[in-house]
Amino acid sequence: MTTLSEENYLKAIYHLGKQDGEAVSTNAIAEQIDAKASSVTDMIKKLADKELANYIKYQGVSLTEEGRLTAKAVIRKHRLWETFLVEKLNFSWHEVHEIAEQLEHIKSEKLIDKLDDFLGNPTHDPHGDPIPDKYGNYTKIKSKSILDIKPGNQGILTSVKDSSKAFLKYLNKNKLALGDTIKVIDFEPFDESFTIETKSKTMTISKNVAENLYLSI
Amino acid sequence: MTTLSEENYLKAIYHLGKQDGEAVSTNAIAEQIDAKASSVTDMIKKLADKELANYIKYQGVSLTEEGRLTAKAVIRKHRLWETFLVEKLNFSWHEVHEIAEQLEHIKSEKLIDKLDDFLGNPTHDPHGDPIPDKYGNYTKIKSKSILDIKPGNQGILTSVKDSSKAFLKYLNKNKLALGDTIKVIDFEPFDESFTIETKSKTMTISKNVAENLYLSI
DNA sequence: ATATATTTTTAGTCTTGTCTAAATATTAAT
DNA sequence: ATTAATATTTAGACAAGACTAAAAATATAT
Ligand SMILES: [Mn+2]
Ligand SMILES: [Mn+2]
Ligand SMILES: [Mn+2]
Ligand SMILES: [Mn+2]
Repeated sequence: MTTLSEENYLKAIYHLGKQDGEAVSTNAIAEQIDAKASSVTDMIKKLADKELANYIKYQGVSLTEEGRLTAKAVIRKHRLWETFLVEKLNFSWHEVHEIAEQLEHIKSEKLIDKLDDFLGNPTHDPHGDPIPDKYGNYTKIKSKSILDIKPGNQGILTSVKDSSKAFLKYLNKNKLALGDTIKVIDFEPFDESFTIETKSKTMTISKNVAENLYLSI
Repeated sequence: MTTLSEENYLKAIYHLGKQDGEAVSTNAIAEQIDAKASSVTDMIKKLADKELANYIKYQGVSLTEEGRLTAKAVIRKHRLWETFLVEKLNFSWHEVHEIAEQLEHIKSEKLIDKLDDFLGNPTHDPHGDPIPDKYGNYTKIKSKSILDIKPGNQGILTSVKDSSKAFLKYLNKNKLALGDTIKVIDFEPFDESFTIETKSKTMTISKNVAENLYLSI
């Protein structure tokens, strides 16, 4: 059985290792978790002892198959709860992450499977991120950042890379939501900004915004 | 902010003190929480430091107004989550307590208020226990144990005193559920058993069962 | 009233998860 | 190839929450 803290580390390593087994540095984890590097070293050792992680001193850490499965189980819970909060309790997408950070650690297989059914077995959470099924499998919608889309092309906003409260509130303010059709009108090389067009209006977005919006073509 | 452990102690003291401010013994709490008396003494001191409890050495502990409010907030969460699990996720009433023991510690006022609305502001949980509102107020349905009901009288099963899994499963097996009309047919002084009649059948129940079934007349 | 039993508290230890400061390895720069 | 900078690990400490064993207080029984 994993502790809350262990689960948070597994999640961090999973995300930083880009889902496959890439080795992750102590400092990267420390920043993600908001802890000191020394604390990370301690925890990595514990995870390695439990055979959830592969660890060689000074060479970073990666997840074992079991570690990866556990990480995905936590992510599944996180995203199902976020979906519940938005779909059933009418939270806005920028409010749910912190609450899901708590709910993701509730231990009950049956609960999460029943929740999954109750929600209609959703495949993606309110931020467009894929929800692993109970075996850890998921398929990510093929999409690319506006940064990589040439003017003249359009697509549907399917996910946001940055799910921070600040960014989501920016999108709310500017009436941009998942599912919207967005057409890339122009690219300005000077500041790398983009002009985009939605059903309701035309607007300019910074590079910073553009790189966090993912469209499926 | 209270910790998970503090919340469990507050709840225990609240229940043992019979809701009003009655002083509770160290040993009673130890048994309820399943911890050693020495651990209880330690925690009581912490609660007293935080002004959640009144504590005089060797004379037991009682809750302050703030402690009582916090306890009721946790109980509110517990019972709302239990209601959610039964009403929305189709759990049986004997499965929900353990999961609610975890969920009751999730911290978000907004979450619990939205959950309350989503459930239609229920006044009682799946075991017939009252759900405090957000100010800690609740009204208990007036009811009495079958032990105190004379043969010939009947009432509606509104709550169970013992919410243990074993007892609830016994009731399931014998097709007794909240809302059922139960008539007391006979009392046998020898073993203090009762014969009761429901819509579907007549059966005999032990004293132990009778004292845990509460009917509203 | 005194002795005995029970309850409660204290003292000291342990585990988990964190931290700071110091030591060691690795990487980058001259 | 050294030296300097950066990253990582170790050593030692601390807080929370639990435990065991022993001491002290209270309650019970003669
Ligand atoms: Mn978390
Ligand atoms: Mn999400
Ligand atoms: Mn609890
Ligand atoms: Mn209940």
